[in-house]
Amino acid sequence: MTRERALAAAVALADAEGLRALTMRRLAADLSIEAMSLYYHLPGKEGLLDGLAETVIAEISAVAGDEKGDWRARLRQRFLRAREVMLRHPWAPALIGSRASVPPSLYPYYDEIVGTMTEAGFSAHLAHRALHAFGTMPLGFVQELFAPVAAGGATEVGDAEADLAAMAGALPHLTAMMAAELHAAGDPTLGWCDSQTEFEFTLDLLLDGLERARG
Amino acid sequence: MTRERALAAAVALADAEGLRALTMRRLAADLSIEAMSLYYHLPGKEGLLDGLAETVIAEISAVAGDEKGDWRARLRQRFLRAREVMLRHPWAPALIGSRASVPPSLYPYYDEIVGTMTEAGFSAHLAHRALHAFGTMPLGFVQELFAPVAAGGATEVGDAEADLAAMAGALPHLTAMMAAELHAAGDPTLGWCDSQTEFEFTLDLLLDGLERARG
DNA sequence: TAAGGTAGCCATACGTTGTAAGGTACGGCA
DNA sequence: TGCCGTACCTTACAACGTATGGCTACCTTA
Repeated sequence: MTRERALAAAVALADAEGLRALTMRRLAADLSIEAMSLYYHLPGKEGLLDGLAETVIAEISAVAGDEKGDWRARLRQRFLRAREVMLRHPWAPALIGSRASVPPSLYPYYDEIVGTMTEAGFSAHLAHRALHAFGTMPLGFVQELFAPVAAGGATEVGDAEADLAAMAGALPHLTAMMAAELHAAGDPTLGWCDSQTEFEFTLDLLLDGLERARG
Repeated sequence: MTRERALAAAVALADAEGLRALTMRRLAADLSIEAMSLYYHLPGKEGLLDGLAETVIAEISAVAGDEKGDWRARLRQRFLRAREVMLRHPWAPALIGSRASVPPSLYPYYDEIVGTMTEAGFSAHLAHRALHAFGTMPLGFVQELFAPVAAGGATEVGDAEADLAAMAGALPHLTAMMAAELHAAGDPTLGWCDSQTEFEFTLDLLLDGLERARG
């Protein structure tokens, strides 16, 4: 039994049954040990979750490739690769969002991103602003407002359609938009609407704006 | 005792001691009743949190003014007003982010936003994309990556400086950026870096990009 | 007026959670 | 041989959300 084995089992459990199912007793059972034995390898539940976040970030770092092109193309490729990791671990956005502070293992990743920008002529000021504007995009996801991944449960699209239909009179603009969009959207990949194309749209919107701000 | 009184007490408790302190027993104690009595006015803890989100959203709706100007100016004013509510309730971003589905009371608010855009000539498609690009900005906050508000505990800026100093060798770009920015930034208002100016920078970046996309 | 129902509140108790405290077996080393 | 640290376990506790059932005070209605 090692910390690594425990974290791997935790990832597998979260992948299979969601963050909610990840309890000390359940994780221990999956490892064929008792709950308290976990405390010889992990400093409690909070430490387990920290380790889990760290593991996902390591996976993001691991998918680095040879990004090519100008700063925009490089960051774009980088973020989209990170996104592939999130698609494998739908619970990760909620986990990362709930950590008390940023995992130190993220620092090198951000350093690389800032480096890409400063080499392209960004001032420290603009690079800082850019990091904030990106939000969680470097980690491969955007905060989902409708049906966030936090719940883990798959809210039915049909339910929402019914709700909206009932409120159609009061919500003319929303329903009109939905009517034009809901069925044409194709398949969402993370949650309702966080489809690949929408992620990329927002990403390009920001990259374009930063390119102009860089001036 | 009413649902409204219970929710008001819950808001006050969360304002004073954070979401973590909001338990059924504690809330009941603040109301000078017993925990089980809450169940005659609220459908359980989850329902309490739903009501809390609903209350905050009502507060956002209540701060509506007479937004003037073109679509950009109107949305800008609207979002900045919503932000004032979030500054009063630092726990609200984490709460809203953790709800299983979008509170129905948000629908009219989004309808108004979509209406503003479609009246300005946005297609349903672009309005949809814009909603996603905004993320949680209509609610007055951006997802904070460094030191998210979720924890409620105030992570010390000093700690981070120490951490960064220790890693300076390995993180040349980040430390250079921090050195140029950390002390010049002024006072952050929500968390570390989510200052008013950074919120507005990202907002304008998106509004500019959408104005161009509308073209 | 008297009977019955109900709304609001409470006491008790159960299952689940994280985890503190202390016990047991074993393997290396003096 | 005696000791001690490592890994695992058993037991137990406090806090959580909440199911269940009982109490009181008021309202309705014949």
